[in-house]
Amino acid sequence: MNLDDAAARLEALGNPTRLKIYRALVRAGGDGLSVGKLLQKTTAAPSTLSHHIKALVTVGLVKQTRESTTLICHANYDVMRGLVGFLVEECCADRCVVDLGKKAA
Amino acid sequence: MNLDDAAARLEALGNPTRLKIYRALVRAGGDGLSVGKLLQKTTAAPSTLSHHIKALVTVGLVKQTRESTTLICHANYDVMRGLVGFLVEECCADRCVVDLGKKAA
DNA sequence: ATCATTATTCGATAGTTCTAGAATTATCGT
DNA sequence: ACGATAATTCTAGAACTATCGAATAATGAT
Repeated sequence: MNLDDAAARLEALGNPTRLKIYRALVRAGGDGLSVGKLLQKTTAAPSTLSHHIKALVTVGLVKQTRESTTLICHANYDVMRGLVGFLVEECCADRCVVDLGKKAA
Repeated sequence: MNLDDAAARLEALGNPTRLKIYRALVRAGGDGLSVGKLLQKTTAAPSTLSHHIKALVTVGLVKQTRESTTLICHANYDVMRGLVGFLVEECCADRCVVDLGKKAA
């Protein structure tokens, strides 16, 4: 992943509403969540939510599949893995090997 | 790290200029880089650079130490480690264990 | 065909961010 | 004290982002 793509993805996640959306999709697991279900989880207007989802889809962090009238959103783990990989490899200098068993600052 | 702090830090890194600044500081290692040295590495005006550095300092990703008239900037690895930890723990659902030996998407 | 449901797009507004020049502050050396 | 160097703050304009209501599109059910 190049720096500009990484920055675009970090920017997409760098908004509390969108970060919550993304986290909800991760927590939903493989089934994902429809836009309607996501709407129930926020206080945002439909148009606002759509706007934020689009931002996540544009940078590849979220994929969508249609199920007749409802759109299902899925977290794209490959892209997230790539992003975390970028941060660890380019921005940690071997000082950020994350110990999953320990809470960090 | 809570979600709002994580979002603020992701937003800080979500700008190509700031991401380059941060990466330069990581690559500089323990000695860090002065604001003047950072200025040489960008095409931005001094006031613009200062603005971006301040954004990184505000969210804790960068620390500064004064050396008489020059300010030395250092990457704050603890915060980056915390941020990567947040992404892995909250936004990966155990699907993003990064293999450092393999390049990701 | 018509209606209901699901979601997006459009249009407008308020607020924020990026950028840079000019002025300012702070520290040092002489 | 003065001048030089290092960096920030101030000010302002242009561009972008977030938000929402209203209108639109797309699909499915009756």
